[in-house]
Amino acid sequence: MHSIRVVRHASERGGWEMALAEPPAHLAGLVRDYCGYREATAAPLRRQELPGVQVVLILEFGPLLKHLDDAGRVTRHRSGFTAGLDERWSTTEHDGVSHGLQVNLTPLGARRVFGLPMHELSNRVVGLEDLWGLEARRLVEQLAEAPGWAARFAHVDAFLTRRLERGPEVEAGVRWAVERIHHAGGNLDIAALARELGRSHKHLIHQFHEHVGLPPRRLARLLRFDRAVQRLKAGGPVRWAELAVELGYFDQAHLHRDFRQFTGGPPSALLRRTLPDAGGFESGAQVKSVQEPAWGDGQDAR
DNA sequence: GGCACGTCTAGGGAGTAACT
DNA sequence: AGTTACTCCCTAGACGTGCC
Repeated sequence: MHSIRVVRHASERGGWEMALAEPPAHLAGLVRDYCGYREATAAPLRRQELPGVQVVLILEFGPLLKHLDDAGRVTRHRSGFTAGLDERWSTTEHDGVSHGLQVNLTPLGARRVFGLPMHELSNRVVGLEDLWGLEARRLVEQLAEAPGWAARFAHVDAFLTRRLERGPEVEAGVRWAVERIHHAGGNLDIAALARELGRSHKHLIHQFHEHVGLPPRRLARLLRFDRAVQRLKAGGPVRWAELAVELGYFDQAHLHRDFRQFTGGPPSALLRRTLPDAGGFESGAQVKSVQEPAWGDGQDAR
């Protein structure tokens, strides 16, 4: 049984509910977390999705989200989609109603769940039915019919467990290297890492393409940016120069450069925006921990 | 899989302008 | 004066690729 934290918010512009849960112990390290969501707004809503160090799996049982890439191309994927590690921001949009479940996988977890070389998913969005066919559609139908978030999370647990049993093992050296990069917060010497592992840097890069989707230096950079975003989401006073040093940037100019590349604007612009996240800056949200959310199926938000 | 080498890019650093 | 946003240049290291 998952411990579920439900966050709700309502205003004249609409309302949303998010159900957040950790994965069970046997999926820890492969799945970061689950986030069930339901949103109803008076007008279409567009949202910027920032790059991060997780592989996102979106299971949709409401109207399909539009996904817009940085060239403005629009795609919709029946049953949902997955996005591998991405070094650019993207945009999602719904017409006023959105209902689904997001699974945040670690790159190594995604490698096992999808059974694909991860470079085939990096910097891309791929429809789940293109990857899993009818299996994806059946899962989403099950989720739509389930009586609440707890039941949905249980379905997803079971599905992912089956996929993991069939999926390829991740090479132990790569797992070790990824953990080292995480522990160092992205601040470490990749050549030294390869030496410690007793491999050539060429071999290490090749394995990272296979199991992670990006070379180690890029993963480290993305991880550092991700920490910066988490730091902004946590709130509190921000001094850019101090934050840059805290995160291992040489100075504020380099923090600024990463934000430009990953978000399209300076860090102050991100701070001003409402981040679309439970831990974000949306004011007035109510939080409570429950086994089953009160906003059950078949009932509208309002 | 390892070595060597060329290319590319991020890091390090300096500086300027705008704003408070 | 201090902070933030932004640009530029040089260098070291990361990465890609051909060859063995």
